[in-house]
Amino acid sequence: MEAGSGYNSVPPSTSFDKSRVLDVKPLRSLKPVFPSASETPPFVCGPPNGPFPSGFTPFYPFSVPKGSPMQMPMGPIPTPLRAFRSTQSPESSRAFDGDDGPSMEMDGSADGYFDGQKRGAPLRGSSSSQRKTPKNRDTKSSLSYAARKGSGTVFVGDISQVDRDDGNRELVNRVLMRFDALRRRLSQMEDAKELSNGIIKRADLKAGNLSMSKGIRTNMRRKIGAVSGVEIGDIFFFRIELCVVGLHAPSMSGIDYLIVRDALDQEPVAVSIVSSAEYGDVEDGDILIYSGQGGNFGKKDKQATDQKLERGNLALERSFRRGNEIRVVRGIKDAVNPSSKVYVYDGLYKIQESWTERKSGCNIFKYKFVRMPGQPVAFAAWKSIQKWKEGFSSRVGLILPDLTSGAENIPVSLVNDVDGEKGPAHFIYFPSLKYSKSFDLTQPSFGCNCRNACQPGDPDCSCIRKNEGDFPYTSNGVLVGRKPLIHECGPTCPCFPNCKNRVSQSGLKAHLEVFKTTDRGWGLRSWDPIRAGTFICEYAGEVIDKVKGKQGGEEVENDEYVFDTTRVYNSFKWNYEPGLLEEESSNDSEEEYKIPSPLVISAKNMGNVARFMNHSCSPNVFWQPVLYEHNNQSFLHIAFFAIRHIPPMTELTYDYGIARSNEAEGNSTLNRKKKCLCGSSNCHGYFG
DNA sequence: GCACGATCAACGTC
DNA sequence: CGACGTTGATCGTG
Repeated sequence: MEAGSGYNSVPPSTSFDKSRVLDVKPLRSLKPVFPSASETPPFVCGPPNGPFPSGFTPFYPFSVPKGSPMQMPMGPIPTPLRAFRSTQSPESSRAFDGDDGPSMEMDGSADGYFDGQKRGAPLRGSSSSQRKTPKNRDTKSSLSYAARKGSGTVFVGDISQVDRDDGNRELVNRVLMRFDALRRRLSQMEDAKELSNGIIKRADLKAGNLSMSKGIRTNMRRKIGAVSGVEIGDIFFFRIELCVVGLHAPSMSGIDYLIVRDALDQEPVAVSIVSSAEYGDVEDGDILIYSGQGGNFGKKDKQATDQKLERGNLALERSFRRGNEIRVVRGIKDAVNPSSKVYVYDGLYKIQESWTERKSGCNIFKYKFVRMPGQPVAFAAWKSIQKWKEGFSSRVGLILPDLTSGAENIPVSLVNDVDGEKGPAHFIYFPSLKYSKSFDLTQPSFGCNCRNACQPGDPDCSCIRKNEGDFPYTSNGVLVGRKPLIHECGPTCPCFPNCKNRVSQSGLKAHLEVFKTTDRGWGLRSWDPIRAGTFICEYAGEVIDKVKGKQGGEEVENDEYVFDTTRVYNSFKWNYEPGLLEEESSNDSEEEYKIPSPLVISAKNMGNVARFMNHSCSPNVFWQPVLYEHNNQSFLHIAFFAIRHIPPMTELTYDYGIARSNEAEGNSTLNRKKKCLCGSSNCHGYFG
């Protein structure tokens, strides 16, 4: 290991005056540099000679030739990949995401397209899973599940049989959240080797098995075409996740099919495929050349044979003849975590050609898949992002390649492709907390004695003991569960800077961009996919002293860039359900989390990317107090983690909460609150 | 109904 | 980092 490799190092102390370096020049000052904006939609203000390399030294693009915006031969307009809503069921519309701002134009055509498909779908599948389905269902009663009454993100109560058969957006998200909470807990137990009866390898399969057997699943009714509640652009990190939401049933096989019975005949028809470029599948935009299954290709001690026209291969052949739609999931190597794979649902395709080729002297089947028109971009957007990163093309509307001026270990782009505004108001980029004077937390500060890296399950590590014996993160740095407080190792711990218990100190993990929204000012989103539980950033800024809060009260109230732990937040459930594992009953209730100590942070004058995150009543990010000591005192930090998997270019949002004074005074101060534009179905209408 | 086998997995380890 | 071995789940088939 490279000790002290910059990547995972502890953030600079406040005494090291990096802030001078980090002083982002007033972004407003960019305004005179550019020609005054016209109303015309996005034009490029990237550098004249293409994009910046990744290690690029930040400067302002003064040399942009006026009046000659570069027109990029770009493919898709970058829109949130989640923006698409399927219309299979009325519940599915925007149940979760309030992050589909600038892509409304997609919805209309897509809706029409799928409505047509729905009506036109001629085939009825049959499978064993349908046998248990009662024929007459009381849809009225069973469609209203407990969660709908409460706040949308709560996942209490079981999933009814009807909901298991056919999903919707909210259900799909709920199933995925419960699955992943379980998987993270199993990973944690495996890391600590604390499970007595056998080791849990493959926590994903174990969690998948539990989910499936306990009925935490949906879309069991298998069908041709779109799956209710799964939207184009949705991402997954395990094959088994495709199973629990009913997108693709086989846990390993790449071809899913069902048997369609006509009057006398029956034949297999393909419903979905999973492609992985490593298997020689040719992937290019809306075309996919897919290889058949079987033949023992790529297997070591097996002789390659001709592929046979049976099972999946036969199903694909029949689907080619029938011309039915097939769901396509693209497996992509994860750039952030190269050992794992990301699966992107890329919508519906049809097979246009089928032929055989010779490989190693044997026949293999090939199928040419063509994407149905009118669907929002998904995989194609990934390819665009890849080109931005590699420097082959420039992000449309790029204003700055790195607005942090190098303060973060990964650049943060500043982008506006909706209007002429050249940047947010002036602020100083500072990646952590700044205390005006020393703050006391009652906890004495002491570190652990671990030498290299703290080991999960080590009873001697005091940092782990402070976390009630559980290592808070899995081995790949994903947060296992919410807690009132998470204790990370600090500067005086002798363990290495890349100790796994320093997740929130190790800087940004994903390439983020600050972008102009259509109606909510500036927002934050990511070029990289983010898996649930991933640390995104902390809330940086100046810590406001509560004592002088009275005099500074007015100031804070008018400060739009303030984070305040004492606000009222919607409770939500994110952790695993202890009942699913045969453990001692846990009294860990996420409902009543107490804030360990009040913390108010203002990012008005200085702050990091977190100050750009907008509010949503159905957020995809939550905050979590984290403690680590510093200069022999314990300091509280606010770390943001992903609630669920977040596809690239989806806006990151969290719950701003409601100020207590507002709450107490009731309606009289409603006008002090801000009208909420999150657009989610359970939007409260206002916040602040 | 039950067991079995084929299958474009995900890890850890070497 | 890539090949290999281990563990492993699902659904259709027999």
